[in-house]
Amino acid sequence: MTDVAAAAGVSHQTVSRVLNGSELVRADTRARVEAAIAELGYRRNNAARLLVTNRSRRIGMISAHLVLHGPSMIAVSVQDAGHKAGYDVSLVAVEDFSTQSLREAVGRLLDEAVEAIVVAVAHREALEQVRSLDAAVPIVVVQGVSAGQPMAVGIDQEAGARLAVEHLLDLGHRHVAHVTGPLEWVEAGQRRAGWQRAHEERHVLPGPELAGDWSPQSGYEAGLRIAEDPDVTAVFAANDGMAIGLMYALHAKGRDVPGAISVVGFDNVPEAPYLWPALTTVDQEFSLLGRRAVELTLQALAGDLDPSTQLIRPALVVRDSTAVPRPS
Amino acid sequence: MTDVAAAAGVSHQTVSRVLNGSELVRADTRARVEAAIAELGYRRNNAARLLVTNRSRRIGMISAHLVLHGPSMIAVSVQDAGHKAGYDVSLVAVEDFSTQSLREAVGRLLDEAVEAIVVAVAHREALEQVRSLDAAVPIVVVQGVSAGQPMAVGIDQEAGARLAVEHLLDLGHRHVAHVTGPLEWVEAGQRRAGWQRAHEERHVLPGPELAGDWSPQSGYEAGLRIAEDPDVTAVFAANDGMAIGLMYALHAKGRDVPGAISVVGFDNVPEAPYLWPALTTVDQEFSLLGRRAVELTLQALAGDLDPSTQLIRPALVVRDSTAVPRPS
DNA sequence: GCACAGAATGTTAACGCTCACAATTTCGTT
DNA sequence: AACGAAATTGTGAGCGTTAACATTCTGTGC
Repeated sequence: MTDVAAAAGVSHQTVSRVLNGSELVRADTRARVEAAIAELGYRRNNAARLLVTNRSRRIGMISAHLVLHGPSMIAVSVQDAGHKAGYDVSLVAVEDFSTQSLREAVGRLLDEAVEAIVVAVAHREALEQVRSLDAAVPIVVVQGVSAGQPMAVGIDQEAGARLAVEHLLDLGHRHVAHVTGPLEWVEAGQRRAGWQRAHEERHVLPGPELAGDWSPQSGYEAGLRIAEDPDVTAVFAANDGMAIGLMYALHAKGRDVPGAISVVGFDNVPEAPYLWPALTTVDQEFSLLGRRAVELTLQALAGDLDPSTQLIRPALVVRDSTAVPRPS
Repeated sequence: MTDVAAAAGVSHQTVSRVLNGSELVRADTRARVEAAIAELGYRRNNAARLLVTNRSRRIGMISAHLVLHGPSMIAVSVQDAGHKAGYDVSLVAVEDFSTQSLREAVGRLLDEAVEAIVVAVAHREALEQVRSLDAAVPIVVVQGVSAGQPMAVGIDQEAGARLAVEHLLDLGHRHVAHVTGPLEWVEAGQRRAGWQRAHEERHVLPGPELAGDWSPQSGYEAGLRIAEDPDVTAVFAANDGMAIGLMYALHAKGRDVPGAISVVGFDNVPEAPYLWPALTTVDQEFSLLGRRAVELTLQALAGDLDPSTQLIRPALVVRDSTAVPRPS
């Protein structure tokens, strides 16, 4: 900076003013300084700047399971929205949810001087943990959100599940079986709750519940069992991956989809429309979620700790994997 | 730090020594300092540290198309490997490949004081651009790599494609059609080259070539056209997403897979084994790629600008979407 | 009991920037 | 031409660390 100042024949402070877009610099001085900057290929040293301003313009994000569709979409969209708002986003992926590794993740972010932390980890306890670490920076939650939670934006999982189940019941199915996600995930619990609630409301008993873990493999295993139960005519899988495994098992067992059994997934992965049959599923608007999360973060940074939870309503996309039940 | 020093009754320099694991601190002083640190919940200020050491322990990564399987896997694995090596990884996603936005991405990373940049952008020109920006830090390339390129690790796309095509020819197909990726992607070009080469080697003419853009949609469109050509008995799609769209179109047109037409994809997405039919595809070891990339980066940082390119050989995974051609 | 080496600790000066304030221009008024 | 206010520019300190060097202990051999 001193070099630039010398080259432009001004003081370092004037260079600083130019860099920060201050109004109180005469146009020609500004031009001279800018020329010097370009000439010398000068870049401001952010460490020094951060040291004195104490504002990093960086927000941190804790994610997990980035191989899964949902988490990765969220990560990308938050990152994107953050950049657009002029913030850098540091992502740290955790592999397990021990206090240990969560503490480490938060620590790493704090070391990077993040101004806020976006937590995109859907594990029930993990959320508590991070909250309890209480990191002197605002924390915004974007996964595993339920109504009434402070500083949180989420997609209404329960509503999505109800959409799926109601669609099936409307078609005339007596009840709907459910392949759950791993129930430590808040999302999995919420989708399961929506499935139950939808049945309750119509005063019918839900179909069988099978435990899955999001993987196509687990959907496949659930499918093998469902194929043997002639009573099941409709299944709601908690994500598209499991729905895919499920449909595979049903095919393999000669149970036609949707002829014999209807299937609904959750996520609307890009290949969903091109599965055979094209998968009816629930679509979540992740990009909106990311934007909202960043908005909320910015609000928090501005001191407005808005306690209201925002829930984004997902939408059902009806394709060819669901149909009226075959009269038996 | 001064506070900690005061609390422990030592000088700030001793605190600094403890923090940096210096040997020249007596065990009991160290303990006292550590107690004070814990007590006060002190964290070292990295900006100040960076300011004086000039070592950020951060590497940058430029990615694009994070929604696609390959790029996102690479991003995750580099990030992961970087963390394991004690580096933070800053990811910036670019949306287009204009000099403008590439320059901005590099600029953003440089502003974060990254010590090296990993470029995971498979656009032909983009690579040139970034290289020509010549950023005073080592640059490692992990996508769109071909033999003989300096500072690069990649997966041998051409070899993967040949594996796929040879498998089909071995089964007895006269030739193989190809749905390409967008040819601005180096990968797409390389897979196409492998497809051509495999035919050349057996002295047969390749089947028709159709242009795709990685999306299932484009695979679907290609599939509709292929379904009308009775001469095509085998197709190599440049990624699994297009293979999925392709198979959908073939189904829709009543062309059985693999009975009438065999299909091979590329990527081995998690749902590949559960498609109907389970998809024969090419598996790339992304986690290894990430590790190698970080190793290479570390080497470069150590001043060893190894000019040799490392190419990782992918593997063919044979499932149920390929079979011997039906005698006509 | 003393000199001395080596271990342990302390002191001071950067690093490159912004902030608060001081000094100098500039320009409109009279 | 001189005054003063506003606009522009400059000065010095300090952000929290580490590096380099200075100082003070500690224990050993005689």
